[in-house]
Amino acid sequence: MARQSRTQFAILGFLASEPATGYEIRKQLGDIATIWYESYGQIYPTLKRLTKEGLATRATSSGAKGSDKYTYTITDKGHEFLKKWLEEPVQFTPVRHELGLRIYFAKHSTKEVLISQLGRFKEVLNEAKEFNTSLHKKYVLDKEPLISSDHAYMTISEGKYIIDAKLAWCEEMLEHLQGKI
Amino acid sequence: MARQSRTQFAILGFLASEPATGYEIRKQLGDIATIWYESYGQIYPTLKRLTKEGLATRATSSGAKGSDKYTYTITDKGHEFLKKWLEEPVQFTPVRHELGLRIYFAKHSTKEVLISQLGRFKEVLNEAKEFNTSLHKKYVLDKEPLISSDHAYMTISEGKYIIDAKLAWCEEMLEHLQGKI
DNA sequence: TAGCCCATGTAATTGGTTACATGATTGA
DNA sequence: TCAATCATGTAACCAATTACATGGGCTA
Repeated sequence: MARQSRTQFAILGFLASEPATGYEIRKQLGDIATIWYESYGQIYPTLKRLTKEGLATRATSSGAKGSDKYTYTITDKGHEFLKKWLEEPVQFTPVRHELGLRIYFAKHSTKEVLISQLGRFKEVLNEAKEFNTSLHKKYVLDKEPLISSDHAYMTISEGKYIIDAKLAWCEEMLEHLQGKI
Repeated sequence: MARQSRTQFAILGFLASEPATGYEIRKQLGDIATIWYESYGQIYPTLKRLTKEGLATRATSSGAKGSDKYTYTITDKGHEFLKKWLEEPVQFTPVRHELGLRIYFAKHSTKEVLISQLGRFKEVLNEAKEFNTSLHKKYVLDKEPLISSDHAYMTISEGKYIIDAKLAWCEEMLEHLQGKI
């Protein structure tokens, strides 16, 4: 079976909440950068295709003069298409964990390199943790502990679990490595 | 800057330990399926290219008659190329966490669907946990707690940390969701 | 003799990134 | 006036997957 673009679902998912421009979709994607990424080079062509296929409609909401701005709205067909996808089980997706591969092959390099890789990873994780905390403040704080409809909370929570686990692992490895010079 | 194939490094990493055929590399990749995946359609052409570029050499070790079998050996140049890569910091890699996306957009579906997705995810995680445990038995048990050169241990340990974190998160989410019908 | 593992490869297709191009508006 | 943000898009490129094709050897 042929793969199908997942970009379309990322886009429709946002459009399902409210109409948006390609630029706005990209901005919203920034909030879930920990789970999903899309480039403009993928967003604009896909929006065009979705319109052609009747999954979204496009309206010109030109700002003042000249500069065009297109707002996309999801159609019923688009909604159904999204809902169907949401119900589907996640297909096998090839894993490519680059740092993991480097660590696995680290025996072909030096211990110092390994420690430096782990140190760098820790930094990245701490940045991710900060980012996740800022999202937590933005979307969860001062709300109910868990409202079942609050799916952003679930995403943020997952991020916390995973980042903390990676940090713990990272620190354990560093401790062992540095303790044995 | 143009992206560069990571397949070549996955291949060279294995060849750095011992010469192997494309088929054998694929088999070894099976053990680290949790961190890296390669298809035959990528392995064989890459091996050919590596040979052409002097990063590996190819020897025909034909089994008996007819059926050809090619064993690849890493060259000094290949070794250096690998070592250099091992030292490089991990570049930004676009994230595509499909279940995460489905959960984030779950408000456009039903609670039942969300629970079912999480349940399915839990199953997958338990399978991964089992697999990781089997690797632990295969590569770590009856050895020192952590020999600094034992990088397989690090990989397996990371797997454990992450799988457990995901399972914990998954169960917390299910509890809350199921407790509020 | 059927099925599984060993073993190598190619062709078609595409999803996706990167880099480039262009211009308006806003605020320090 | 300079930088950042808003805003849309295309062209070139390629890494990678999927499906297909082929055949030997072993064993239950």
